[in-house]
Amino acid sequence: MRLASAERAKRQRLAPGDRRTQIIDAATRLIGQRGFWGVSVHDIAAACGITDAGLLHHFGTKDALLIAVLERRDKVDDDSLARRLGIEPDRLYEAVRGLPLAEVCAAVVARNAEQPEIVRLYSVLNAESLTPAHPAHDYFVAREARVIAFFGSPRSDLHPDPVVRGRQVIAMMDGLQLRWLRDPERVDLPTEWAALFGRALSGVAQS
Amino acid sequence: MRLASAERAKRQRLAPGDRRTQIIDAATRLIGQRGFWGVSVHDIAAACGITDAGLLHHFGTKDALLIAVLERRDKVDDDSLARRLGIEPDRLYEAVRGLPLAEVCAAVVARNAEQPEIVRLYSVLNAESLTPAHPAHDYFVAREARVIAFFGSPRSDLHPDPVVRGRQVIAMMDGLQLRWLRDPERVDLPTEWAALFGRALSGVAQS
DNA sequence: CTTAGTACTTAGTGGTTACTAGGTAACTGC
DNA sequence: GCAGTTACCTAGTAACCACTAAGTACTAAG
Repeated sequence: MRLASAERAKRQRLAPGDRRTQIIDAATRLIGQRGFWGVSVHDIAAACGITDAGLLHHFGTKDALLIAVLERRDKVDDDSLARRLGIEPDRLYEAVRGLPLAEVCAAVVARNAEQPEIVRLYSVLNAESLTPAHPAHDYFVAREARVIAFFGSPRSDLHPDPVVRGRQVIAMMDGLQLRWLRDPERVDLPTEWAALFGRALSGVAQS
Repeated sequence: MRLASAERAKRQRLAPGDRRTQIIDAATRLIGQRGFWGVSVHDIAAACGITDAGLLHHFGTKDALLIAVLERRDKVDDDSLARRLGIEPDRLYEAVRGLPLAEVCAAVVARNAEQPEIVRLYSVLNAESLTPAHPAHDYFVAREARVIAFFGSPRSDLHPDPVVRGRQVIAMMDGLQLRWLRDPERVDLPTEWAALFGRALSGVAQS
C-alpha cells in the first residue's frame, strides 16, 4: 500500500475532476488490454501514481469505476461521431435516419480506426460481459439494442427488416474489428470494411 | 481446502483419462461463461467434486489446463466438421479446397449452432487473449492464421485475395455469433448466416 | 489568517488466488 | 496377495484481492 519514497516526494493533489479523468483514461487503457477481471484496482491506481484507497475515494468500488468508464466513452463517442457527420450531437439518433447507411458506417469505421484502444475496450468487455455475473452485463445488453437500432435506421436495401439489418452491420463491423485488433499491421480497417460492406450491399463483382 | 463431509463420503477415484475428460469439460463450460481470468482453479475443481490440489495433480498449472482445453476442442471440432462434410478428418484442410465456400460455411455454422458453450469459449478467449500477457495469446495468433487460411481456400468469388476472403468470412461469422450468444432466443444463427452470407456472396436483392 | 472541506495517505481487514509438500488409500502388475 | 504406483487428500504457503477506518496535509471560502 505504501508508495515508494521517490513517488511520495513528488506526490500531488489534483482537482477532483482532473483526477477522475486521469483515472478513467488509465482504466480505459488497462481494461481494454486485459479485461475487467484481468486488471486490479491496484494496477489502475499505480498507473496514476496514487494508492488503491486514493482511487476508491473517487469511485467507491471497482464496479462503479467500470460504469463511469463506459458512460464517459459513450458520450465522447456520440459527440465525435455527430461532429464527423455534421450533425448536432443531441439529434444524432434521429438525423441518422435521413443518411445513407454506407455513409454512416464509413464515419463510424473511420472514427474507430483512429482509436484502437477504445475499440479494444468495447470488444473485450462485449465478450467478457456475456455472463450475467459481469458488472457490465446490463450495460451491454442495453447497448446491443441501441446499436442495432442505430444501424437499422438509415435507409438501405441490405435487408428489409431493420433489426436484422442492424444486426448484420454490427456483426460485420465487430468481426472485422477483432481481426484488425489482432493484427493491425496487416489489416487496414477502412479498406477492409469498404471491401466487405461494398460486397454485402451491392454484390458488385470485384475480380 | 477440505471437502464437505457429505462429498468426502461419496468421493471416488477415477481413471486418469476419465478424470481429465471431466475436468476439461467443466473448464470448457466455466471458462466459456466467465473467461480464463474470471474463473479460479477452485471453481473448476469444485464443479468436479475434487480439491484444488486434486485438479492440479492432473494438469500442473492453470495455464496448462487452458492449453489442454483448447487442444482437445480443436481435435474434436475438426473431426466433427469433417464428418459433417463427408471427409476423412486427416484430409480436411486439403479436401475443403474442392468444395464451394457456401457449403463449407453452412457446415461450420450448423455445427456451431449446436454447441453454444464451445462457441462462447472461443469468442470470450479470442477477445481476452488479444493481450500478449494472456496464456492463450500465442495459441490464438496461430489459430487466426489457420482459420483464415481454411476459409480462404475454397473457391469463391467473394474476393480475389484468399487472405482477405478468409478474413471476411471469419469476421462475418464471428460477429454474427456474438449477436447470437448475447440473445439466442431472438437470433437464429443458421437463418441469419444464410441471409448475411447470401447477400455478401451474390448481392441478390431480398426486398 | 482562520476554518471547513476534502484529496489522499498509512495501515489494516477478511477473503481469495495459484500452487506445494507430504501423507493416505485405492488401484495394477506380478 | 503382495509391492509399486498414483489418484487424491489435508494443510499449508505467500501473494494478491477489493475495500475500510482513521489520520494528515493541502486548498479554497470567509
